[in-house]
Amino acid sequence: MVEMVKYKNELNRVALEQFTPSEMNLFFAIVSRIRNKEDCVIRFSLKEIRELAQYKPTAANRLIEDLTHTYAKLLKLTYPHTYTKKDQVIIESFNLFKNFEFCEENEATYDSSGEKITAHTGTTLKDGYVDIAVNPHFSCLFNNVFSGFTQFSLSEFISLKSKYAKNMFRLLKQFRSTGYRRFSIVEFRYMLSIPKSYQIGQIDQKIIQRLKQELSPYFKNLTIRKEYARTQGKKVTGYNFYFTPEKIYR
DNA sequence: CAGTCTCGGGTGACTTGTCT
DNA sequence: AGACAAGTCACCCGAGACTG
Repeated sequence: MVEMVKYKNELNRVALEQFTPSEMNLFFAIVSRIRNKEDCVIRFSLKEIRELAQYKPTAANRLIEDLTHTYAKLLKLTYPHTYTKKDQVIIESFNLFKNFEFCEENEATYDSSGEKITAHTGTTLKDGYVDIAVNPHFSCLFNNVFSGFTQFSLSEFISLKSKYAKNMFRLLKQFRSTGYRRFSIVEFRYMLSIPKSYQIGQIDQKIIQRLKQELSPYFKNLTIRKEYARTQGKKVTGYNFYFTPEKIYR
């Protein structure tokens, strides 16, 4: 079964700043299971999260550390309300999860169904679970989503290596039926959390090239064009993304 | 002319998956 | 459980080309 991630487009206005690629995997693995849960508290076993996020490191406590970091970073996220005419971003806090309780079952080697949990090396992994409580204020992002949503395959998302590719993947998936998305340079920098020190040269070399390379398999005929101001020095004002729209079957 | 992009290179730090 | 190598990323530099 193909695990899908589906949520209201509004979530794409949140820039996952400071997230490492594997933290993004964990985040969207969790998001993929929040959908249409009436109950606001969802329990994940560590085993389930490992599988969903295709989490490979076996070193002790790494998953726990990464989950902790993911949650800490989630708490710092902000929600950009609007882009004004001057392209400034107005933000409010975004407390998607009001609670994130981690419970480690010390030497447990069995999960709830009685199955023994082992790594492929044969060593025993610590088990436990995480209780995640979705803030009711934001649960509408995942529940009863029938229109204005973004949907993509979790495993495709996980297969992407670069954090920029991951971010752009979800942003472009929102426009998979139209095949066009424009970013002003301000929005582009904000949404991809591009370091302020990056000049256009670095953006092209380290980010745009990477995006083309990693995203082309998932967006047919992906083309990225720069947009220039008609001023002295032809400043870059934005990036335009084009690709062949996907056919959406219902 | 000034301002900015283009293209190339270099360094060191952190992350990640694997190996012992 | 701890160490390691490759991959990824931030930051820095400079010469040359282009535009209004």
